[in-house]
Amino acid sequence: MTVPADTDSPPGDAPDPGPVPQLEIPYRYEPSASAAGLHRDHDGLEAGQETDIEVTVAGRVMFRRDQGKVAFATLTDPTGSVQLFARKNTTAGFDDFVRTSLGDWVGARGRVMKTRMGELSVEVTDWVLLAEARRSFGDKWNGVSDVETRFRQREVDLWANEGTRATLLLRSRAVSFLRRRLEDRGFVEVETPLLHPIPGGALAKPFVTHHNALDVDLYLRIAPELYLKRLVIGGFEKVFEIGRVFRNEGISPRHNPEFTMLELYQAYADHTDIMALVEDLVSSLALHLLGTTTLTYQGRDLDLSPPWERRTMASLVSGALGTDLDVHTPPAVLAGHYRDVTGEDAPEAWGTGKLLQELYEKTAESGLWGPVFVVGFPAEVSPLARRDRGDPDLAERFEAIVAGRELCNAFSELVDPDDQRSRFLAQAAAHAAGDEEAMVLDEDYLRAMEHGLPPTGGLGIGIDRLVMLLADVANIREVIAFPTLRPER
RNA sequence: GCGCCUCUAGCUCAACGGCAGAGCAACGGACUCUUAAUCCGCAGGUUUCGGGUUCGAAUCCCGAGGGGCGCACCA
Repeated sequence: MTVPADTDSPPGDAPDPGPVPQLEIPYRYEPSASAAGLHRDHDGLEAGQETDIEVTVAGRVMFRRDQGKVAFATLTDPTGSVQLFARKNTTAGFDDFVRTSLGDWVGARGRVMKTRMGELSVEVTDWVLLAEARRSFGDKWNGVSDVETRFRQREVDLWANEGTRATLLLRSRAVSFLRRRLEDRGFVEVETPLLHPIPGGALAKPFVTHHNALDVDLYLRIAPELYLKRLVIGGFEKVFEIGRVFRNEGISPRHNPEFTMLELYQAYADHTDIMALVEDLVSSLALHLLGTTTLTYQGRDLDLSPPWERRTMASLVSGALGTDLDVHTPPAVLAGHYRDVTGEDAPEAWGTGKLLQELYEKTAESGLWGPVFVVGFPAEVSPLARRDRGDPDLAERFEAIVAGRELCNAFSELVDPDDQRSRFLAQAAAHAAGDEEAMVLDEDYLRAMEHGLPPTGGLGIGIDRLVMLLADVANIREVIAFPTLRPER
């Protein structure tokens, strides 16, 4: 409903006090029925049939069709839409009813009926304005499609585009399901610090902030990993955390600076146990939310039913390059392939492990669709993972590639504090040499490890990407309510 | 960070070197069963911003800003 323009603005430089508060807006309203509930209970009515059932409904006016002394409005709530039917001689406030704006929130009371045309309706006896939409939110037919508006003013997008509501609801249900599934399996949800004195647990550039009272720089966490493993050391055998992590890196359709990670750790388990867990979590999630484990992502089929294929990194690289390579191949040979593939010389500091991984990422990874577990990661690029029981140059680590991109990262956790120290030192050397993403030595964590970390399997899953998969959307912003954007100026 | 594309009314879009338009929304009116209701009327713009070329610029050029996509980085 539009308020008449204030034509009596104060003279001179006195600031405009603005409109008088809308005292007539009620402080509460109690809907007795939802749109979906009304359809569920009354869709069986005959066209033209009236009932004595009085209900109250509330929501937003999305369409209005006036016809002189009778008017129809489409009222939308989170469950769907139901029609309001008002007539001049039976609806209190009819004249104001036909002046409501599209987007106004209203509460209406009336009896359930079906119009002659067979549309389930609430025949309004009285109604109340619950909020005024001073700004229109788009074309009633085309909605709002401007990408910038959609992500900057998500409240508009949510009302204008049903798909947005569906996607964010799907996300909520996915997180809820994963929580339940993990709790059913005996996992305990915990919370660990977001502010880290030393950024750790992943290879990424952190955001830096400052604590005034302590006068220390702190980092927004890039991963909860190390704290979660300290909880395992402290006796929590199965822990998980679902929370935000922050990485000070580029923004892209697949990257938001803050994103949600599920990490879990299970004592006495190794990476093969975690693989089975991933298969179960992801396939059961799809089954729960979509009713099937075979889905389509961006026009391409994807079958999430277990078991998923296993491939070693060495075999993938060998296949892509047409020659047998692995982590024991002389570095000069790997560097030669790197030059052939990229046209550039590999940095001197790279060992065979780093070279092999780079070759994998440059040649084989983009061709994978999955789901597939890539195993056989070099130990050199896996500073927190335990060495392979059969080959100390490899780590018992895997990534799941699903729909062509990395969905999770997991390993048998490194449990030897001496080995961990030497891995940290290697990372610290790389950091000192200019690799901003290399880890720094974390004495707190090493001290914790010296108290004894049992054999443990660990997992990190990017929730945003998982939801992208299920919602079949190509941009990570679709699954984040308020994605990071450059501020408007 | 680099490259390409893009920005016109509240929304969705035309006009692509020659008077800046339509539909929807808004505003006024008609209509007692509509479904994007219909009909009549009215209003709405520094064409993102700043320069330049031109008799003339929304249109061509340069720069800035926002956004998109790709690359780089990463999950």
